[in-house]
Amino acid sequence: MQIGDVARRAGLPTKTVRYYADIGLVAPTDRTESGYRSYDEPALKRLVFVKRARAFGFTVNECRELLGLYHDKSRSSADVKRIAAHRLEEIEAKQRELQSLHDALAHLVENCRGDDRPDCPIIAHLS
Amino acid sequence: MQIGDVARRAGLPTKTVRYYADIGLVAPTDRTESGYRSYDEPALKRLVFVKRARAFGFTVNECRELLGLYHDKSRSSADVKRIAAHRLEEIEAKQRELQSLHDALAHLVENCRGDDRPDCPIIAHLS
DNA sequence: TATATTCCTTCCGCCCACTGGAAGGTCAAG
DNA sequence: CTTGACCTTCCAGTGGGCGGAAGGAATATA
Repeated sequence: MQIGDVARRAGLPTKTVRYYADIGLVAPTDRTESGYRSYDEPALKRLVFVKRARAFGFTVNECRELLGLYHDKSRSSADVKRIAAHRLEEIEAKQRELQSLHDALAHLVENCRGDDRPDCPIIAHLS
Repeated sequence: MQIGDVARRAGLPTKTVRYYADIGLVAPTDRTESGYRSYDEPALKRLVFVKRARAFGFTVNECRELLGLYHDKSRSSADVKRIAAHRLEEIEAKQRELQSLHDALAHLVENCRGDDRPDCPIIAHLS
């Protein structure tokens, strides 16, 4: 497969696949004589793996670690769990942050009349 | 006040205050002969305003709009409310996204034994 | 007065994970 | 033989700053 095919099949932009090759995250299997990147099925699977991991919000470096574990047949599930649990904590922290932001802002928005007069609790709160 | 004073009083890094000056968000009141930025009380208030707006996650450009409304004595609270409601929707969208991410990942983490054996539902899900 | 310290200035590059675009090479079909 | 769809590399930009270097300015101390 050349880059366009593998990108389509993985559901990623070609630019992204090329970027992953550049940073050494998912290397192409080979290069043609004319320099075209070529990918085989396992490489496609790695791209799909990375796409799913990114969708969970794992950083590129975490994806690198996870890919390592993915290929390590003697891995410990504890190592995978540690990385995932860390990401889960980050998500939960972000959720708490957004919740308090939401509560405060929703309260202000509710109390703003939203008419053509200037007085506004939102501006008052920011001032 | 010179930049260090105003930054301390606003609770912002000097670098950030300088950056806000560069992008024309909060201009210094004046410059000394030797080129030092100088800020008066209203400028300090603008910095504090921006700091609070940024804490709500408003973008720098939204802060620009909000600052405009802040100074516009004939503003309509409807304009402020529109911007804030938009931000609120973004927050809610992000919350929904994080919630589904959280549910999926939490489920996987719960079902991962986290021992020294290789089989792992997290890896399985990504594969 | 000399020096040391602390502040300030501008400028450059880096962060993350891409994305867009330009300039040019390659390959199959018509 | 040309067209068009691919591909290549390289450069620059996104948002919202942060870190550091080189050098000027103001002030405190010896």
